[in-house]
Amino acid sequence: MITIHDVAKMAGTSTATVSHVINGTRFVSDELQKKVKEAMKELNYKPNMMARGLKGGSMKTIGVIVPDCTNTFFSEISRAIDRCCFAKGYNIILCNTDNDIKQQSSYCDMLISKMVDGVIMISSDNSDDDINKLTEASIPVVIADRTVNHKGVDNIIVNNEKGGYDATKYLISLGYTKIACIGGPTFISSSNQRIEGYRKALKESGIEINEDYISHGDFHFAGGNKSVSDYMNLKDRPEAVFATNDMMALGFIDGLKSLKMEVPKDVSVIGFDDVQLARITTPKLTTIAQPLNELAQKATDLILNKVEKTDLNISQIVLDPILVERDSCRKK
Amino acid sequence: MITIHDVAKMAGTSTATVSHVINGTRFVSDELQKKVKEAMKELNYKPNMMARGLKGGSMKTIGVIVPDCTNTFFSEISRAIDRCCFAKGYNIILCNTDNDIKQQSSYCDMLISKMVDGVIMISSDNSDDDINKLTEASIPVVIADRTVNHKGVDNIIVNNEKGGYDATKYLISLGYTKIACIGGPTFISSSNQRIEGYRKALKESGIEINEDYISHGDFHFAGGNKSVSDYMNLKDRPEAVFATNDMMALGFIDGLKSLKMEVPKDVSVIGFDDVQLARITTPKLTTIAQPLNELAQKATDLILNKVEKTDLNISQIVLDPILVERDSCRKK
DNA sequence: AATATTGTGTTAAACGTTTACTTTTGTGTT
DNA sequence: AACACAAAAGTAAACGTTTAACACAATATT
Repeated sequence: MITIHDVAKMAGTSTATVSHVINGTRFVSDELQKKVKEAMKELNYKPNMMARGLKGGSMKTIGVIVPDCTNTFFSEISRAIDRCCFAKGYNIILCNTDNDIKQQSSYCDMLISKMVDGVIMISSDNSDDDINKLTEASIPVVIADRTVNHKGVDNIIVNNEKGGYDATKYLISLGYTKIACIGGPTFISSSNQRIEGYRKALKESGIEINEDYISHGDFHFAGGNKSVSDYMNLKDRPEAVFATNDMMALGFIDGLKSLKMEVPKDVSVIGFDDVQLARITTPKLTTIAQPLNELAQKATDLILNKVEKTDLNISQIVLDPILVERDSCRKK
Repeated sequence: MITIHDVAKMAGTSTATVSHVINGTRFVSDELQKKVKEAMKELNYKPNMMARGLKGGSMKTIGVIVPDCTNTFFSEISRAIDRCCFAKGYNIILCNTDNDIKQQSSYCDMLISKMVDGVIMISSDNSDDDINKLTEASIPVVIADRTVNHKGVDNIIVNNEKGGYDATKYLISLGYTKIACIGGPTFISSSNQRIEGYRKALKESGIEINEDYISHGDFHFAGGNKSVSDYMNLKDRPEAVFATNDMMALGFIDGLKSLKMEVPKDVSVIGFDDVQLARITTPKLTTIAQPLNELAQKATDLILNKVEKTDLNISQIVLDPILVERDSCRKK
């Protein structure tokens, strides 16, 4: 292994000077600079990040905690975060928690042990235990996509309530009044907020809220699929459905198909997320798009600002989602 | 930050003893063991992996290089690898190369700098430059999913040629003789091998190979979609299509739909990969399944065996893909 | 002319572990 | 009682960086 000592020796100078050349932390004469750079190239020297990190520097690594990167929504976020990090010389350690608090906590311990520079977290835990653990180890944290009970930490989410509201209003504008809502797991804040928006829109339009119309799935294709039977058994069956995420919307549509029901002819369905899949299936899914790239970009900016101490203020950013009209809804 | 010194002081012993307690590398009396463990708990001590790594130990981190984790196939592999690594106390650094050699090389440099314990690589480079870089830095490498021109390195792939052969034979068994093939980018070995299998099956069944039937897409939905127009313009239009991956198959089916062509009524389509999506779309896609979990599991085993030096032999594993019959093909 | 300042480099200590080497204590053998 | 040997634990050097403290000219200021 080639070390900074080897470079120093070859360039006929000290390790300090080599270090300063590498980091631009002090003036070094042109002549010496050249010698050092030549030696580095000649020896194919690569700084050892561990040593650098140990000495109080940075390993240039960001922890990214998601529930499951197999879910397109999260894979797209991870991808965008990696892109932003790579551009600034950072790598990401990807952690899949399966929405399991135990696993999430365990991953946090590992990230602390590895002294990552910062953590972007889509938390599966409503409590702030993990956040506290990280900040106590003086690792900056950015909470993305989901809210958590914690004040002192950067936070970037999309306005889920507005999204739910817009989705429902859209359905109402199409002429529907009997509108069902398929929520996600009750412990996921974003799902609950979307349902809030749904309620608000109905109330505002003077439509009475039928609690039977509100069900809860698992945020996966399977959950949407399963909820079809509940839906079919409903007394006064709704003609439009707001699913709080795309995967459930698609599962629901698929379940409908096997019962020979057609979307949007028999039921209008709107989703939430605008996952890549939404553009692919038949019918193409009308949905509320989350500004994914913006979310990832801003989350990365926030964390790197903290890491590099360029901006230590705490930001609470909320992004607005956007209605994307495709083929799964039509006028009543 | 709590260090091993703090623990030693609180337990009234030396750092050496604490280290031995942690790693089980030397006998320590029960009494002392207890004191040390209590001190660790009391102080909430977490070993600093950087220091450990610097001293010649391991950071317990594996680099995972994929073209793009947004592609379900790769996200499923990354997920499975993370699961296996986590179970053994390792984390993964995820790297997305976009099939770009430059980026891949750059990621490798970073991984070397960070002295990861090993690298699992789905390489976008047919040359072995990156592999050599890594092995010269004495980082073990496992090549997964795609082959690369390099002997001295672990390799785990699925039998792509057999997969292509099986897909084509299946179509033939359904009564088709005019069978098109949508290949992937020509620089991706797995695609070429699948096409080889296609050729072999035709030849074996005495069906003449029509080169016009073989086209090349980009391995994405869009590419499959685009290839529809070429297909429609074919003189003697095939009644069955083998797409060398699922995303192109789905794109192709979607393109067909907008021309009011039905699958499998008008055309039978078979894919390759068995991406989650394949079970979801209508029609559900008949495809050649890659044994993803097995691939990930074995790849992780291989790399960890090298890292922990339990098995230094070089393995060349080839897994057999499996035909999954669903709804996108039917008898002629 | 004596002193302060600036410009360029070097030396060596630190970061938190692991581990080869050393020390201390206890036990058994002559 | 003297010695050998084993068992248990401690000391300190090393890993590859960064950086505070220092050194030494050369120049500027009094």
